[in-house]
Amino acid sequence: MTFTIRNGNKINKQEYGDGEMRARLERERETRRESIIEATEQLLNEKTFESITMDDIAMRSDFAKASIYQYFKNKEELLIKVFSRILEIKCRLIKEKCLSQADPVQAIRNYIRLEFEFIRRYPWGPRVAATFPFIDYQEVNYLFALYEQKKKLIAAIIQRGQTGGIFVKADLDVFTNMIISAGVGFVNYFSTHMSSDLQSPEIEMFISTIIKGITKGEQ
Amino acid sequence: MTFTIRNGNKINKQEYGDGEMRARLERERETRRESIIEATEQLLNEKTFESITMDDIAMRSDFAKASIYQYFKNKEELLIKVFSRILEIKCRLIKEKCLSQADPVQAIRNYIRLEFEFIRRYPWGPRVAATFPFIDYQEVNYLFALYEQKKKLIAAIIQRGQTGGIFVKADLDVFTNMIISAGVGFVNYFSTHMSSDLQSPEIEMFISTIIKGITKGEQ
Amino acid sequence: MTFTIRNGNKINKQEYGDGEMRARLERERETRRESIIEATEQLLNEKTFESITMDDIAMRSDFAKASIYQYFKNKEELLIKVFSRILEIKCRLIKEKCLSQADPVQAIRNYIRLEFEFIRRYPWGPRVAATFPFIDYQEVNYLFALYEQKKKLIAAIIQRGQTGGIFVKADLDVFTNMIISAGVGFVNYFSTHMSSDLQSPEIEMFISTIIKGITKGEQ
Amino acid sequence: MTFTIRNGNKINKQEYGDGEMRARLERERETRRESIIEATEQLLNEKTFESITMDDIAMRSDFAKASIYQYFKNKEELLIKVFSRILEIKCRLIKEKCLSQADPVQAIRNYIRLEFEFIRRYPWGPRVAATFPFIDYQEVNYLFALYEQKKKLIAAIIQRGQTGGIFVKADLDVFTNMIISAGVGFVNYFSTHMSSDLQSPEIEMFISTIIKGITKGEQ
DNA sequence: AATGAATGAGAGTTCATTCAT
DNA sequence: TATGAATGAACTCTCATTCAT
Repeated sequence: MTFTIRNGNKINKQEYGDGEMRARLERERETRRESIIEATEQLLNEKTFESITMDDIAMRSDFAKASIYQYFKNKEELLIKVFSRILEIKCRLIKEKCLSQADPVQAIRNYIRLEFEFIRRYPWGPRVAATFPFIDYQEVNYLFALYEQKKKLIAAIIQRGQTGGIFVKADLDVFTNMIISAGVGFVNYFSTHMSSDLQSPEIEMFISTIIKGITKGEQ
Repeated sequence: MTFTIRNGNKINKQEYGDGEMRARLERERETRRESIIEATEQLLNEKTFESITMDDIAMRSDFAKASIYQYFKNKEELLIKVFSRILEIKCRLIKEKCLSQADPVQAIRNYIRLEFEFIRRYPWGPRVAATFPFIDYQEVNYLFALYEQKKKLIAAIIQRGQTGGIFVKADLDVFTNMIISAGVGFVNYFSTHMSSDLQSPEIEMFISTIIKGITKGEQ
Repeated sequence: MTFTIRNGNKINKQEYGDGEMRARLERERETRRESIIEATEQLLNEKTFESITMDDIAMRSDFAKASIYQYFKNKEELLIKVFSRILEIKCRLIKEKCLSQADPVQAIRNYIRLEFEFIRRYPWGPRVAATFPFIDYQEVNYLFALYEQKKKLIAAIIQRGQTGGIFVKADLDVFTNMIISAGVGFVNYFSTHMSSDLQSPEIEMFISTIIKGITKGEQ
Repeated sequence: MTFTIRNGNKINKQEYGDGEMRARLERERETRRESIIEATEQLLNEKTFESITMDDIAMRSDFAKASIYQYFKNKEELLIKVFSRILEIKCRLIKEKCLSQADPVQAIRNYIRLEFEFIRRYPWGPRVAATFPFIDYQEVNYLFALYEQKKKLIAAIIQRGQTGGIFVKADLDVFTNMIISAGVGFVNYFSTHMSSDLQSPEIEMFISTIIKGITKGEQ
């Protein structure tokens, strides 16, 4: 199974039947926000968030430095936006590719694979998340909400597996935390320290091990 | 099982028969180096290495800023020293606490627990590792050697388990990579995003899941 | 004979038919560059370039220290700009005031006087030239070219004097080097160690001595 | 004529018949002062005085940095000592090599040659003199006295030449200032900007020009 | 006397942010 | 809205000098 991660938000060009000035301006504004975010994402592939300067972002996004502040309150808010956009996409894809799966085993498989897709698309994710100054900004609440949403989606999958007698019995919350931590943790570490190749045999071995570990009886 | 991580390098007291000035000065100097390293470790609990200033370190270690430069060439050299000291300790402890175990299952359990002990002692480890400028410094070669050493130790444990018919068959290298990534990854992620409590039930569930996944037949 | 040294580069006012924003900004920018250069020149009257700090320059030019870096890459680049501007002016004036003279004796007189004018206007010239880190910057090539140009101008004067049977016979290159070294050297030393008064009798005595020394027969 | 500039002050080793502790200690102290001065002179061949650090001097002279302050009040005092030692030697040599000459023309020749010898031995002289902070230190008075002494020596030579009807008539002070400025100035400039080769034909041409310029009638 | 250690003061430079147009 | 310009605050690192032994 291979996903292609598409940007679900970006509005590039779209015809609108009705000439509503206000809406068009709004849309253009959003487009410019997006291009700044994209520039930032590019730069995050190259260096630390802390070491990226507003000049870098301005240069890459073809805006004047001062203009960036018309779209984002400050550097940190920009980072949060970058991050939450990715989480939104991730949540949507979990719904589409995993929750829709009738078979809980397959759903879990897909979920772990999905995390891999993301790490390939945004390899700087763990690095940036690791150093993110999560506490200081209120927009972060939205980010936390997205984390919770994701957790609920995984929990739903697991519950279905337990109800169906396929997964082992365990406190649902504990089970969910464990699966997410194991999945995301493995993916982060493996791709950072060993290989980001989606075909690496370690990945399949990890998935099998986890599946075997959480299913009742033999697979 | 609980480990207590001791500093394996620090020279606190040493007997010396004769008042050899030179040697005493040398030791005092080392003590001061240590206290700077310790101040840095403390600060790493609180913020990014990049965001820690030499003023911070000076303040915390009760030296004047300029004095730090008598002990470390620059900020990066200081970080490398901090980091490699920890890796040395980790390697030593793996040998002592895991490799010495006759039972492979227990050895693997101990290893994952050990990673937890470290994350509690040095919670900033993953964060710092994630942003470390690994390429630019030659001392880094030593770190890589330590990583390899660690891998060999884990491989030895796994091989014993396979030879003894306890662990599933799989390419040794793949198996080792998988175990390390799963273990370290889970530990990093769980303690960063969820809880660093050693008693969290998720930890036991993770360990059990992995053990069940890699052992033949029923547990 | 008295010269008034005018700044040949500075753009103070310029007519421009149409309100071209871009051009105006460009000009304003240049004006600000000039005022930083001028502040630096002032300070060079008071102390070594090495001992002048960016804070000094900022203070004197009424900019914030950080602003200076919008106009010059660093302290050295600023010095080079200061320096090459002066050399350009000097070359231009030699052409105007000396080469244009029909009488070689008068031309040489004027040249030595000209060096005096410069030393009065930029007394720090020799001092700065003496400590300038000439090797490290590529713009320095331009300076060397100017030095060569000046030498050619003086050589032309001397050759005319030799052809006309007025100056003694001697290798043209040797003669030129001697005249420049004697002239500039005397001027530098005398004004630094004794007096920078243009009316000092030593100056006339020096000029007479040199003229007598290089002319055939009696003057 | 070629001089060899010898260090006239340095006491290296000397046997003393009588065991006067005090005097020996004094001598040893002086020896150490000398070796610091010598280290500084070496370094001045390599870089600006301002850019030479006390660490450099300590390293080169094989003292601990703090020890230097036992011999010199501060960096500037050290420089003044370096300088005045050279001037002392110069004054002595003028006496020996020039003032002793019966022929005033030959004496002037020797003097200019002597300046060349010095510039070869201490090429950094003009550079350092150019940037020296002459005003702030009282030891500088001694330096000025030496300058005056030198001037008197040259004046004596010139006066003899005038009395003997060999040199042109002119105010003695003006004449002396002119000769010193022309001589030292030429030497400084020529050796800095063109060549420090003692055999360069420009040197002989300069000397001849000056001699011709200041002598009555034909040479 | 000699020196290892310590340091206040300051250097040049950078950068997120704001101002003025 | 867009942006060139301006800047305060902070950074790492250096150095002449002093202290304590």
